[in-house]
Amino acid sequence: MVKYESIAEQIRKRILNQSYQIGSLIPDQISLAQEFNVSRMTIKKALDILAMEGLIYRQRGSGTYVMKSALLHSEDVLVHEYPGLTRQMEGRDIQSQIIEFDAEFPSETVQEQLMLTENQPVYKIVRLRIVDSGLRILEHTYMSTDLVKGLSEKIVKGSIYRYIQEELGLQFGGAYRKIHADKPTSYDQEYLNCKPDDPVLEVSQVVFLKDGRPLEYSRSRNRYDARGYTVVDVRYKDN
Amino acid sequence: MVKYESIAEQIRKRILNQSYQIGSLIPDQISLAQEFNVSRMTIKKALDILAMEGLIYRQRGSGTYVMKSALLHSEDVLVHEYPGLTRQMEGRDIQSQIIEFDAEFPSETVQEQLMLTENQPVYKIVRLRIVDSGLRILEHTYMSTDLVKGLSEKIVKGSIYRYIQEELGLQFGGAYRKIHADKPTSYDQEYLNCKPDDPVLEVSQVVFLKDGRPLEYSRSRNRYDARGYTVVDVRYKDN
DNA sequence: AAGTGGTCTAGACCACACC
DNA sequence: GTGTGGTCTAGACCACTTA
Repeated sequence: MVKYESIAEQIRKRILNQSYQIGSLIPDQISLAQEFNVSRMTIKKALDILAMEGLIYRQRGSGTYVMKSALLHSEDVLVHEYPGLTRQMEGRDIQSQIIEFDAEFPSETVQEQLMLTENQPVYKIVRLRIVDSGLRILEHTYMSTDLVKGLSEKIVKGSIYRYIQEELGLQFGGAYRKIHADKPTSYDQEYLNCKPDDPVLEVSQVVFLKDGRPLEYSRSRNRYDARGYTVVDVRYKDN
Repeated sequence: MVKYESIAEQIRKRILNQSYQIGSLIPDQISLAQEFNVSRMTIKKALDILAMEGLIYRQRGSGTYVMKSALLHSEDVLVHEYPGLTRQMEGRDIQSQIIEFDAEFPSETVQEQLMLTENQPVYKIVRLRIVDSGLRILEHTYMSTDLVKGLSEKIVKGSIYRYIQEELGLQFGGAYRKIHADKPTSYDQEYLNCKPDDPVLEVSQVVFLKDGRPLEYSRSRNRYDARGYTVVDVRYKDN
């Protein structure tokens, strides 16, 4: 681990165990540089991380303060989550029931999202994911068969992401997600066990590789009373 | 404007007008440092910005590439939007209809979200916002009367955020938002003009000041077919 | 005026990819 | 081995707050 990460970790601990108290000034960058025996730039990089996490804020000319809300959200989900439910729910028991697994030519929507032409086939995967708590999520996934080679029922039953990362060696670059509410389809009613007038929360996402190629377009449908989506937005710049 | 921002802007332009082509290598940091007559560290800071925006990605030992998806989302909404609809919809005509404007003791939920005790009064504001396009949003807002002094009907009819920033001189630090689907209440049905089985998308948010004090807890309710929420998640680290 | 954080430099060393 | 990006340094100057 690099220095600035390790320093950020140590300072984060001091905030969480309240050695540095809520709302108070923490030592200035020069003192911290002396304490940790590093240059001031390295301290600043460590503080940059904590500022992005919403633990501290800095006022030029004044000093660095612990956010009043530092403890409040400390156990929250991370701002930037990995794609992939298996990873997100690490440590929990996840069952996948395959409802559909096939290859087909992409619809216009899928063509557009994955930057494909009409004759480049995609996998179409519909899975019901059941987390140990009983949470049920219906997932519709589309992936180019060119990019994700050798997908099998066995892999689809487990974690597709693990396969893509570990077997294929592809690296994720990020994702665009769109969240909206929808009426339940008959699929939803059957598998999510919801009534005709129960709303559904749909998170549709396009996941990109590091080089920007779109890898996956998926829609995950959740019971309205089971799952929300949290976004943390910390301003990192003045006004 | 500082150097690294101005350099980031110039390189961004080259990507968007395709002087640096999609998927191709851009000049290495040393060459860029020479071209712009700055140190390499300054170039790196400029590239950090573009990487966060999802325009480029870097491979240690190899070089810096333009993301294949760089042009695709260039006109998308920003990742981090300011809180406040008036600001978000800048340039559009927004009508606010006040449905309720009063002070009261906070409910338990509001106490928790705004870190108040049961006898610290809050404003309760219910507004119907109508954007020129016809989009209707029902907003329930709670703010501490201690923090936001002197709120009046006139201000509430316009932009509360402008008042807070410009008149009270308070600076925003960020927000936590939670998005979920819900069934319409009778309020929703009346003001959003939706049917009893139409889902509603609710974005609830707590807005913080720079020092971490919670300023506002609000729930904005939208017709399910009118509004979604977009999140951009660009990975800035390896793996 | 003194002290703080933000920027920038010139140069060093390292980890890694590619040849 | 060569070249790339990532980290780190020691020091400088600047913008800003506070007194």
